[in-house]
Amino acid sequence: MTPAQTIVTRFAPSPTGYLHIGGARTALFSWLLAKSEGGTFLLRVEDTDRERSTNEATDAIIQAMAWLDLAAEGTAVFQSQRFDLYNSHIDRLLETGHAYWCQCTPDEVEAMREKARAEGKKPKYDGRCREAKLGPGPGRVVRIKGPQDGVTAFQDMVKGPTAVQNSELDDMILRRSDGAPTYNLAVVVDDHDMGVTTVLRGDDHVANTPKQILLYQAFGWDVPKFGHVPMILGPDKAKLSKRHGALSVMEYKTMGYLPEALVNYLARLGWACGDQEIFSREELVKLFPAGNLGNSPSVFDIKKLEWLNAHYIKQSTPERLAALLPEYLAAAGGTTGLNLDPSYLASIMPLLQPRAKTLVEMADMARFFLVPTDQLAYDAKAVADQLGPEARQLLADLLPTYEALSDGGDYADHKALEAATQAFLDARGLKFKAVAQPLRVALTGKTASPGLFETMCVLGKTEALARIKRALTL
RNA sequence: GUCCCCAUCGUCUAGCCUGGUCCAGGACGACGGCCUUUCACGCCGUUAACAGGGGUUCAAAUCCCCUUGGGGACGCCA
Repeated sequence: MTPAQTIVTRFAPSPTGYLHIGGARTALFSWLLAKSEGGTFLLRVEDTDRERSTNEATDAIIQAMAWLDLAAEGTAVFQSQRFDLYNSHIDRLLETGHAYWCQCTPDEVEAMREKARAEGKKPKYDGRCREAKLGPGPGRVVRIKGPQDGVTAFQDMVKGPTAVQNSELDDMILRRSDGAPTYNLAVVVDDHDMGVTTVLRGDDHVANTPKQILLYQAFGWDVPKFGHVPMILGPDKAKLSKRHGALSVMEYKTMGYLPEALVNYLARLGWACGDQEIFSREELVKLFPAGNLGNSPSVFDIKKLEWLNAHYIKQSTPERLAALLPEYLAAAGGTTGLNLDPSYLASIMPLLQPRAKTLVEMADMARFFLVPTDQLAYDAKAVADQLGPEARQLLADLLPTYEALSDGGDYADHKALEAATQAFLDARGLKFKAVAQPLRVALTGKTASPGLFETMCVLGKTEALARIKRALTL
């Protein structure tokens, strides 16, 4: 049997800003589509608009895709370097009569649109130069000579059968008056040239698809499969915007989200596979074709992302989290004086993993572990509430018990610490509640913390005792 | 203005194609409870939806039409 053509997908951002959440999702879906069928995923940078494109944006997009682990095959294609290719194809269209020169000025075309609008018709170029048989000249553009009747139809992978009356389309410009090719032309030439078999892109491109199909037909090329994924909305159901705080993928990194959490969240936004919520990358690749791509816009819900992030934090190894944390400590309060020894940090992580929803929170919770005792910040209210005369006396009485325990032995086992404490309390007929909060404040400076004895273990004998003693002096 | 698309709990969605098994399932959130040395985790439970109106049919969340609401596109931007 003849092997089916292997799938080739691509992500084609324009470098006019960072990679936003919607773009990331289309990139992910395209990547998944390719990988799930053993195909190839390509990256193309659509920088034909030299005014708005920047190298910084290109780098930022590539960096964000790397963070999400969406690797593209080979090196990226840059449209700005392929103008000769596009122009030779435009010439070919001119020769075959599928395109023509037009001398109408932007103002004239705008007037045509106004007129059409006033008549309640679709605003479009009226085609007055179609048969003028003009040649090149200053200020002239090249337009496609599109069909004026009939329909252009295609099977959209997510929306189903889609068709547009050709009369709705106007003769779009292929080459600008400055000689530069336009978007739709470049896209078609590139997708064909790169061997793209499947185009998955944002909803905002549906209207371009028939125009591009017309170009494929004019060139006599095979038309790829198209799919248009719905947009992502903000909490107010309006288009996601800056007001919602979070559109750049890398901002999510800054906010302390793990890439696999974002990927999992994005995958489930507009796609579902039964009732499953948690997907490893491997499962995503395997299950993507089996799931449903939704066809209605979805609202970005940060709460659910948080939940997934908490899940993946719990799944992570302490070592990985320990390696990630210094960056967040530095961003919030700095790292001077902190003990950032990797294995020490790693020993803290298991206490924080069940508690933190983001790495930012985690850094905040980790701080008291890392600061030297004499710099530990005690919460004033906590001290006032929990370290009264009685409590201090109790801690002072408890001190010898903890001093008697061996560092590295008993202090490596929180159960031993707990047992010793319980024995001390039993001898005095006290409840555990009597010491819990005072001890916690003494050790951590706060009223909320991980388990007391686990905390003491991580701190170690020297540090733990020093903190209790310091608390007695406050 | 013109064309196109969409519509299930607050949110993400399953179900819709191939009507009955759905007084609509899961998840996040919210609320309540349990656990408990604090904070979390975890566990248990509650809340809450087929946009509205007409059809078709013995039977409609599922099929058709209209209305309403939302979105997108109409560039010498991408």
